[in-house]
Amino acid sequence: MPLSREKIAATAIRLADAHGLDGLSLRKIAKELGVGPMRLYDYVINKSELLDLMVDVVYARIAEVGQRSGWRDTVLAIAHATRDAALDHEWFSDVLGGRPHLGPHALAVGEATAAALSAAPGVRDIDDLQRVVGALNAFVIGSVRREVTERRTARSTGTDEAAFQASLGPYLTRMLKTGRYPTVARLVIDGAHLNAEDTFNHNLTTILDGITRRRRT
Amino acid sequence: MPLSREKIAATAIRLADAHGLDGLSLRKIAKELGVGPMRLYDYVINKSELLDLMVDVVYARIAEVGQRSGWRDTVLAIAHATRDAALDHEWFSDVLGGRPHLGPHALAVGEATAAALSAAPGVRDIDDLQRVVGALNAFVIGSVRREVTERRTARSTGTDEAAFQASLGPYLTRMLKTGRYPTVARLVIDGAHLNAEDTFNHNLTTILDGITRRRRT
DNA sequence: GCTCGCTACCGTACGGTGTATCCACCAATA
DNA sequence: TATTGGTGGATACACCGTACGGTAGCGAGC
Repeated sequence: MPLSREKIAATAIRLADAHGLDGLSLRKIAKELGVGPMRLYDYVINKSELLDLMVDVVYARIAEVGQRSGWRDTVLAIAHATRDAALDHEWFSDVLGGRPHLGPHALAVGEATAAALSAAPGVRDIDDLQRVVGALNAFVIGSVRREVTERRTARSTGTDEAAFQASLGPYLTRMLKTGRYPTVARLVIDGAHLNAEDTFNHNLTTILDGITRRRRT
Repeated sequence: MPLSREKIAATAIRLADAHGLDGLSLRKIAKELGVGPMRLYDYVINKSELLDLMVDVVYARIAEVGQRSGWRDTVLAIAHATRDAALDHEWFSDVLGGRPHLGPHALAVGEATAAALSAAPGVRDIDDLQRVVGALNAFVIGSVRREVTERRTARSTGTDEAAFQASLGPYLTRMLKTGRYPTVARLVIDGAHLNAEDTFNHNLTTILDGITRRRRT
């Protein structure tokens, strides 16, 4: 069975899922495929292009959610699919917003979102649409990045209270005990129990309401 | 004049400003300081710690905006300062949201934002506060990343229409000409004239309105 | 005063990366 | 049969972060 861009991208994704983007190297991918490192350059021009390939594979999965009945349901579905994809492939959040996503599936997702939002109330001309798309994307990108980062640090420090206090504690608790960051302290101590998906959904709804509300003319 | 963490961080920032985060290496920093590469490890444990150091220097500049008269002005000032900082130090946007920002100045900025937002209407308990802080940060992170990415691709492709069509054109225009992405095509063709700062401010205001609006109880 | 041990600096070296280049082999054609 | 073209592989280069061993200076004890 010969090599192909698809197969290369698939194993690259598998490796990135397992060991992160830093742990991903062309040599490891090649070894996994039982092939010399240079063979990959017959199918891919760059490591960067390989990354673009991987990204677009993920976008393909996001695009699968397709179109819902109303503009709002469509936007919600895409946003949640993006979040789900990023939780399945944490490296995806590392490149979210960091490079232009121009693959065919990425464009399809962009088209679906923009088309849905152009039907929203309060979006009258293309300038409105550009702003609304920008705001929504910004929120989704930032949310997903934050969540993945939190999940990573939680995993590295251990999830239970004691381990957390032990790892970040020596520094962070000392900082918080200075009394200079009372609000942050309260957030860290009292605010860890919120469900991540609910929070995402809540904020998404709020922002969607905000940006599609008809404004004073 | 001996070495110091501050001096190392300062030259690292200068180099990162000039050549990006990928072009930043401990060896280059050391050479710039007229010193062997290993000398840096007397002041810094890791490259990662050095990055944290650089990040916190930028946060120090953001923290300088201090407190404004009202909660809203404070939040707006911090958000704009963050954007300004990221535009001055584009690498900053690469790490925004990608790692926990726990330096003293980062915490100070977080404290100022959280304290301000806790005084906003519609923020009743700490759960509200957590959600609101999360939403705002997500938007700022995502916006800034998007803007920096756009600026980079604009710089690399050249800003004028012809160069753009020539570099991204062969691929992107072909994609858009397929007619499968009509809304995206309209956005790309007609929507390039919006001022970035105005857009940021507009969306920021909208979102701030949305998340601090008193909701049905 | 002399030696000894310790500390602070330094260069070298290792394992890894992305990628350019060259080479050996093998099939098909003149 | 001789040649050529292409294909897969190995080697090589420049660079990276960082572990490690050595060395020179210097203060303390006999």
